[in-house]
Amino acid sequence: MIDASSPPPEREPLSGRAAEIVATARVVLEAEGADALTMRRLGDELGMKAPSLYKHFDGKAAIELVLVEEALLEMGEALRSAIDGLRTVEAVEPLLRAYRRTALDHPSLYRLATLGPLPREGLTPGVEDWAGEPFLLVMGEPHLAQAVWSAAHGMVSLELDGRYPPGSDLDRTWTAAASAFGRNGNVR
Amino acid sequence: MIDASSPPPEREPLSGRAAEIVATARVVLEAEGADALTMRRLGDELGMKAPSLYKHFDGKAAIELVLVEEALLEMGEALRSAIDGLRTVEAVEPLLRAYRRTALDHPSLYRLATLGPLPREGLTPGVEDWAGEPFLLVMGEPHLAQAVWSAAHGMVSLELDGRYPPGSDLDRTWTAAASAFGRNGNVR
DNA sequence: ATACTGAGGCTAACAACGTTAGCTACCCGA
DNA sequence: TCGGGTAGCTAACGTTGTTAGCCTCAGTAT
Repeated sequence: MIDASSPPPEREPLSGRAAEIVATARVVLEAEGADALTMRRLGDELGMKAPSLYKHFDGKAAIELVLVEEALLEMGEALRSAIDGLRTVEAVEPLLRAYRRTALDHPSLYRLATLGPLPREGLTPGVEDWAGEPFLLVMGEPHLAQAVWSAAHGMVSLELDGRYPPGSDLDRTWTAAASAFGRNGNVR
Repeated sequence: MIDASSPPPEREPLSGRAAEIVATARVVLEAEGADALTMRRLGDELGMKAPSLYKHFDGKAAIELVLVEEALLEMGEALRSAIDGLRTVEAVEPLLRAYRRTALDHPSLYRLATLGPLPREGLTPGVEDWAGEPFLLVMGEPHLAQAVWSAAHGMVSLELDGRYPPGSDLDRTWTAAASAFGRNGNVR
């Protein structure tokens, strides 16, 4: 029985205007994609000019960093609720299913959070590990957990980019991955 | 016994100056990364001004497209030579090993070729399939092949972005993936 | 009351990016 | 000799993130 109830690390809360900025950034990002998320556009949306944003954040990267944290926390949350209480053997498929659904639900946010290097120095300590822990809980062994995580990330990335040959049945691809890893999880 | 000897699709050759441009683009890309590959920089390197590049290519994307084709062909080549003559069961690990080595050998080129949507309309017909075919040859079934390819792509992407926790033993991660998929390859 | 100080907005501007328009020199075939 | 294409150039446009410097207003200390 998997106990996935460990609480997420606490982020220090943002003051009012900063929180508005991040919320707006997320809306723009999700609604119109990464290209639409510019400082000027963000300013427009908030009724201010782009340079004023720098009174609240050091730059665009700092705003995006908060969104990355949100994405990591929500992913961790989703994965946990998908596997909590299950036996490890039967948890692989729900884990992968939840990963895919969460990513496809917020595609641009997922890309933002997973593309390019993670700015670990700015991140709230522990969020990265906390978000990835479900893979370890299910697979029982770090390298296998990383392999499964990588496969999930690879499949999502390729799907989001429309990289699979047109007409591919992705459900079956995910099933193939799940059953390949499923047989090997938690071997002692 | 895998017969991986099918010939690559032929690209129509580039005229002299165009070939120089692409070659230079590749050098700059690999030596200094994607950010360094700008039209002005490319012009400098070739002793001309950025707008003159438009006499040879429609734009930056057109130059990159040729590089993408090169990357796909070289990947297909590497994968083929890694698995040719092997029995399918024992080919999974060499396949993955070759994938990783090729990608890490030309990291920026790999990223260029795999990031974002594939501009299929501009691509020489057949290169995409040809590059991916080794996965099908080894795994025997399309969805399993796609799963393995996805896992390889995911692991490479995360490695290139420094996304694995510091100190991770990636060799073991790849081995874990190989053995998970190895047991299931070519089941009828 | 007066002065100071910080927060939070503004405009103007910079450098770099991809790209376009328009001009010019050259070579080659009719 | 006369076009016409090829391949270069400069100037410029519209974006992008970002910085510098100014202004206004609230709150507080003197």
